[in-house]
Amino acid sequence: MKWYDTEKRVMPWRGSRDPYVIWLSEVLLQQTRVEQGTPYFLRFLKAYPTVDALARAPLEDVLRLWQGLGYYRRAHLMHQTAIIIAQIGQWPQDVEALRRLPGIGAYTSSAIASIAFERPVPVIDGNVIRVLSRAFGANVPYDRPEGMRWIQDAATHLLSTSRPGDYNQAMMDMGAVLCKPQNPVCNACFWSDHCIAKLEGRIADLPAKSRRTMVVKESLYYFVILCKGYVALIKRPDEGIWAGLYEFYRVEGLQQKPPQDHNLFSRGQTVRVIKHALSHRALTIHLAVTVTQSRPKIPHAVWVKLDQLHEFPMPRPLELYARELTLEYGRTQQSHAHRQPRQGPRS
DNA sequence: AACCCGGGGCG
DNA sequence: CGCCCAGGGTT
Repeated sequence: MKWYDTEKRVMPWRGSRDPYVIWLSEVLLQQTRVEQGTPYFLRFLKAYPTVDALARAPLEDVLRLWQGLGYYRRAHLMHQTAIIIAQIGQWPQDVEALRRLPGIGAYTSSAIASIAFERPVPVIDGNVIRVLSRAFGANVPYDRPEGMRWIQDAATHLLSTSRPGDYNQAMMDMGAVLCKPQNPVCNACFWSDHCIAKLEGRIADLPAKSRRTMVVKESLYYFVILCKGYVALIKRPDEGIWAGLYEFYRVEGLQQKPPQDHNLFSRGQTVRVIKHALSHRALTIHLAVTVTQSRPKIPHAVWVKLDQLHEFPMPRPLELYARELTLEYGRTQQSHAHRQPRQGPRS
C-alpha cells in the first residue's frame, strides 16, 4: 500500500466513496480494459449523475450510451439495479446484499463493499489471481476448486482490514502495472526479492491454469450390414484415430445430424447409440443394423462370418458391440433375417 | 460444469 | 490468426 500510495493509477472514479460511482466503474470494467471503459464512464456520469437519474432513464437511452462496449446484458442489469436502488432509497452495504442485485456478482459486490463502504472483503479478479499466484508460487490451477480456494484463502489472510478498499485497489494496480500478464516489470517491483515465481523462474507458468482439454464432440454413423450370417467390415486407414482397425460400414454424418437414409439401406433397423470418451474427443456412435438378402456392393468391404468377428481388431466400443451382435444374430441368423426392428429403448 | 455474451489487446 | 480477459447469468 506504500507503493500504491505513490504509484497508483489515476482514474476518474478513484477517490470517490459514492457507491453509485464505484458501481458504475466496476460494471463498466467487467471484462473491459480501463482505457476502453473510461470514456464510457465519463459519458455515463455526465448523462446520469445519480442512481436515480439512471433509474429514470429509458433503457433505450442507456443502451445507446453503452453502444460499442459489448456484453450488453450489463446495461440491462445495471438499469434494473438502478431502479431497485432508487426504489429502496439507498445502497445496501453488505457484500451478501449487494451480491443479490442484478449484474453484481462475487467480484463487483466485494469491490463496492470494500471501496465504498470499507467492508473487509477481498476482491478477486484476474490481477489478484496473477499477483498472488506468482508472489507465493501457487501450485494449483486457479480454474479448479482447489486452486480457487487457495486464492481465496491467500486473499483473505492478506487483506488489510484497516484500508480494505485501498488494499484491493492496490492489489489490482500491482497486477496491472507491475505484475503484468506478460513482461512483468520485476525490476520495479517491491516484492521481486520475495517473489516465488521470480526466484524459481516460473513467471511464465503462473498463474497456473488447468490444461484446456478441448474435448471435441463428434458423431460417427455406422450401418451394421448383415447378410446370411456375414457382416461387412472395412479397414480403417493406417493413420489417424483407430489406425488400421476394422469398423462397420460408416457413413459421413452431416455435422451432428444423422445421415440421410441410404437408398441401399432404406429399411434402417435397430439403432444403438454408444457414448465413447477419449482424451480429446467425445464420440457418439450411432449404429443401425440392416439385414439384407444379397450382398450390397461396398467398396473395400470384407465380409466376415459373425462368429469370426472377434478375430478382427476393432475399436473398443465397436468390439463391445460386436460381441452382443454375435450373441444375438450369430447362431440363428436365418430366423432373424426378416424379423421386425426391435421396439423401445435398448441402451 | 458448460455455455453465452463482445469487445479489444497481444504475440 | 489464435488466444486471452474471474465477470455475470443461465442451463
